[in-house]
Amino acid sequence: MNLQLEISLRVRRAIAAAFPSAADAAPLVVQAQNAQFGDYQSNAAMGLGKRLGQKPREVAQKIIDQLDLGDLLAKPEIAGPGFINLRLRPEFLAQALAAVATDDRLGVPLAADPRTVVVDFGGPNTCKPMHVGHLRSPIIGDAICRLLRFLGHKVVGDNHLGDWGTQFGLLIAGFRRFGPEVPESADPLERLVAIYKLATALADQDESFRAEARAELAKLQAGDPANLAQWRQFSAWSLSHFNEMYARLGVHFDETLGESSYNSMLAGVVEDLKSRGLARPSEGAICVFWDDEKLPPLLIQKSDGAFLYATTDLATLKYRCDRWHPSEIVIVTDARQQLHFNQIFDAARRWGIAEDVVLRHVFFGTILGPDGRPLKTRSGDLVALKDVLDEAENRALAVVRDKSPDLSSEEMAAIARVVGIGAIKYADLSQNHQSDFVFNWDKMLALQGNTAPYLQYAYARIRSILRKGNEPGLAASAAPLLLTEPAEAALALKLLRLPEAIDAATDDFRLNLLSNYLFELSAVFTTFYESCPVLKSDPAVRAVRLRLCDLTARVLKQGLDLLGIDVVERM
RNA sequence: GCGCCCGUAGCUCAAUUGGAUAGAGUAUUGGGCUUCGAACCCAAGGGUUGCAGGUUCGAGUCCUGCCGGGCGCACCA
Repeated sequence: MNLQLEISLRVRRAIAAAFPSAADAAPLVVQAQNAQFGDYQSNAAMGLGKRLGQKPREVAQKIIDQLDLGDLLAKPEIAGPGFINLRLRPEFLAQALAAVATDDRLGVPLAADPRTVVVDFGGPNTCKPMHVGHLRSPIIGDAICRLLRFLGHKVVGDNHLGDWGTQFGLLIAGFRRFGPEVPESADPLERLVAIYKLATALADQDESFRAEARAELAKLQAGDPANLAQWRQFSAWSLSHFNEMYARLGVHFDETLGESSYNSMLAGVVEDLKSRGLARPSEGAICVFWDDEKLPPLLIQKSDGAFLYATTDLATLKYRCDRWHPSEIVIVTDARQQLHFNQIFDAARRWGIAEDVVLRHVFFGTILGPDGRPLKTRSGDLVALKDVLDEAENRALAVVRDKSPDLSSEEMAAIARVVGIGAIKYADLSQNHQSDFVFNWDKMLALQGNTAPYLQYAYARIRSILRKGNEPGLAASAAPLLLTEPAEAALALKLLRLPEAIDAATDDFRLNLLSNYLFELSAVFTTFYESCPVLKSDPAVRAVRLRLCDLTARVLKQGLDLLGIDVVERM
């Protein structure tokens, strides 16, 4: 149960009963910022007082008079200008906790209205190794998919590969010219990149080679079998690299429909938009116009007849609507594409292909180095993704060696993978995705403070306790859990707020709200851990505390899993 | 020139979308392991929320104008 929602409903009913003319007023129930004000508070009375011309504190009293406290709430208090302070009854806490402890979903309800959501994330360009700029989309997109799935929605995660474009003429011509002289290696993609560099260098100074590349591009676009086969080979090499990276990141896609998948639709898209009067010729090209100049023109066909990525994106939206009939399409890309997707979404709505479909652009900021500039190597290239992941794991491994020298080297390596990758993901997901992400190796992998390792460490410590205190039927009993210590009550309340954290994180895909919750849960737990001995306490108390430990571990594990972060039993 | 985003503690970020005394981490300082894992905990200091107005019971949040930064804006994706 989402407590905030439940209390909101009750306050809403109380307002309707007390003030029928203002039954639509928002209950404005939020978690109390300060424990001295209780567990929740309603801020409705102030605005209502103004609206009704009554004193806010009297309005608050009338709401309270109508409020169904049930077994949920203790007697409310009015404070300040008209805040209604609400406190959960200890008996309710004990009973609710016992109920959650026997629930596989840890109290998180399934969505009442399961929807189909297409999530577009990933999207690296083929024929190039992934780099640090490809990190955020899969991390954020995969977490969004996991959240939606957990809530019972049908999710289609799609990797919209950049697998089509003018560079393929140069790649095919270059591969024929330089292939024989560049030795085969274990990594065919690496070899392809080397060849591409030679080809671009030659094209810079050789007009006939440029013409050759243009001819190969034209043949490819016309469906020449040999060039198509070559192109497929390039894609296969690229995908094998991508899949390796996604596997290390623990990221999953349901579909991999690259830009090339939509080629056959493009001419039809332009024709359709023209016939509906949305697009028209301009300076030899075809553009979608906004006659009210709300948005700048959107070019969908070049004067040479070629289509652009706006055309592909419109075709992609149409395909997704036709195939999956989603209620929502979410596209996860960097923030620079905001204008582009404003145009695409608005054009799609006017086009009429996405009626009743919520179109959302979830955008993220640039990854910057500690100097505030994009992360680059000494030679000026963006840092390879593989190197980022290696570095994270190596640094984590050094810490594991230092802290837990008794573990086997296999265990150390496995832990380093989980901790290193988790550190990167958590660093990203624990802040607002819209802002730039300052990528500081030392801070992220310092493995202390508000980081994945802190949460993973809390989990490992709990598991250690549970191993030692292993008792049969730990989670089986639904008996209320009597909480006497403040630290126990604080932990219990935090545990009951998982549904609120998940709902908040899902509403606007603000994953940092779930991260923050998990960090706060860990902090509340470690405070409990310091002040409340578990294994050494009296049997009755011990049983309650073991259940608190067990539940905390399960919530941490589940919450981190929703963020795509693993846990380990020892670290 | 037009548009979007941003400016919060030394640094990196929050602030439940208009609520009470702006909070965390980090760094600094002091304290805590013969007791369930110290990758931890407890405490302290650190703020004119870029500046100036405005809206109202109440503004980091909303409106206006400046200052500073980032990113976009027709034949790349």
